[in-house]
Amino acid sequence: MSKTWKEDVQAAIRAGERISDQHIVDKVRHAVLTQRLPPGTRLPEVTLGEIFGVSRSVVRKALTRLTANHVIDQRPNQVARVRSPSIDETLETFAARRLVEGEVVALLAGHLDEEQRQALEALSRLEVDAHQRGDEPARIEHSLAIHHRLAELSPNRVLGAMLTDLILRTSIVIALYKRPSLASCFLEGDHPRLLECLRDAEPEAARQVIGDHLQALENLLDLGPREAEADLMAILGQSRAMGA
Amino acid sequence: MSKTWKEDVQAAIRAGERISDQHIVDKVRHAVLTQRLPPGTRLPEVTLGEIFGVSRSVVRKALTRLTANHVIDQRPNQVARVRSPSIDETLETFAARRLVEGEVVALLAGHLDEEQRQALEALSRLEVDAHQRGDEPARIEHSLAIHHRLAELSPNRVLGAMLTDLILRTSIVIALYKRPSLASCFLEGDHPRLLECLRDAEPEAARQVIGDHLQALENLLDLGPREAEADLMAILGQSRAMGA
DNA sequence: CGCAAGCATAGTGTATACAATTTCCGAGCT
DNA sequence: AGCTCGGAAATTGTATACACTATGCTTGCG
Repeated sequence: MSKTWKEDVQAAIRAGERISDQHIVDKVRHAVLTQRLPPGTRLPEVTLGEIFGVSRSVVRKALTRLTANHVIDQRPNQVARVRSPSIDETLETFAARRLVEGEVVALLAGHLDEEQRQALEALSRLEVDAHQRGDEPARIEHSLAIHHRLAELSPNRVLGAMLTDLILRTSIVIALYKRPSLASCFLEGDHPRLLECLRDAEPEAARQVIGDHLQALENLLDLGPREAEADLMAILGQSRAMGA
Repeated sequence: MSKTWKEDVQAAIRAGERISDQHIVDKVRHAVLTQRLPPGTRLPEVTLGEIFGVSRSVVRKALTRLTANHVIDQRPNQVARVRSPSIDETLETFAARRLVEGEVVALLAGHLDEEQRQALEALSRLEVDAHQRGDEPARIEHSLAIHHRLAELSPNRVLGAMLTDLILRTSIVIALYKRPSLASCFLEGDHPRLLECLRDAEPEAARQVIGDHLQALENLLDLGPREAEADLMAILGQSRAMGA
């Protein structure tokens, strides 16, 4: 079961695709997003090189960029691993995204042309359709596409780029901490409501809607118990400088 | 005049410092900040390698990271150059920083312990001192240190990291677009006022003060005329695909 | 049976060689 | 003079070799 994504990639190579560090970054990012590369997965340079048919030089560049993108963890002399953000970081990432995405949609309200608005509404309809026919992966894909598009459309491109990053990071932690019980984290009507605010040029309403949307998403996660880790630290960490 | 920073670096190497990509990143970043490496400066890999006494492998990693940090521009098969953000991007960077730094100080208001507060006030006094004795470089250094410290102290470390990035980027464009006429862009009393708000636990006042501070800073820049570039494009660019 | 030391394996860090590409300059033509 | 067409120099892209570090397993001892 763990070999499938490798086969995908190698098929693409056989098909004659140009391979560069950008492709590796994209593939790994997407595989992480879709949970085909779960957090903690080892990413040895030679292995990646064999998979993509390139040498370690190219892989190394890709890994460096993935590290900058907060997708993987790279520590000296150790294998790169898919990042697994802590619960604290998850909360902070969501808070940051609420701030940034709220500002972006506020800036966007009333500043979309007809074509852009209709493209967004089409995506929203695709999302609803996918949900109604129970195709959760497709629904997630379309939902992500909406937010991603908002980031692209941001009049402030600096904020837009930051939002792109935050969308990726929140997606990763959603996949990580999603309650197994919950089949879907589809929040009925949120996206259509947002698009209404954008159409009607109501920046503060748009900010509110996206804020509530993200808060609701966060509330669907299983972020309760800190588990043993923190307790161990509290119990055993009486004197700080004893080990080394 | 262009050799001085190289000598600095080589002296450091002779002194036995460990060189790694992190050191190169730091050195280049600092040199860009202090305008010893003005925007547009070429950064060939072999040259940097000779300067720092390492091979291109290490330099390349550093350059990749600097690209991710928006400090340099790297385009395929071309020499890396110090980035020179456009006026539009400058405006957008400032807007992004107002948003993020405003949130950070709002979160920080009333949540600083005595030690942290006094450290910030000490920095603020150093800034005033430097200004009064006319030492502008030192004043900038201390001012930067205050903002940088705020980013470090941010309870939300995701926002803190984003703020660190934005401080660097705004500093670069300040250096780029500073009106030559203005000797100093010291905004009397802004920092002490901010620290008061933090001490008195007034988040919204703190957000307001930092927002005004950054707006005032932005207003000191020379961002008016778009110069000939845009005009040339408008006048000569009648048909897009003629050159190549 | 548990445990620690040591060796084999796996993996990263760095330097270097060679290929491919761009850039710059000069010669030659109009 | 101006313009274009080489061609050499400079520079990046990629692969590979070797050294160093970490990891894991096995062996030997208590």
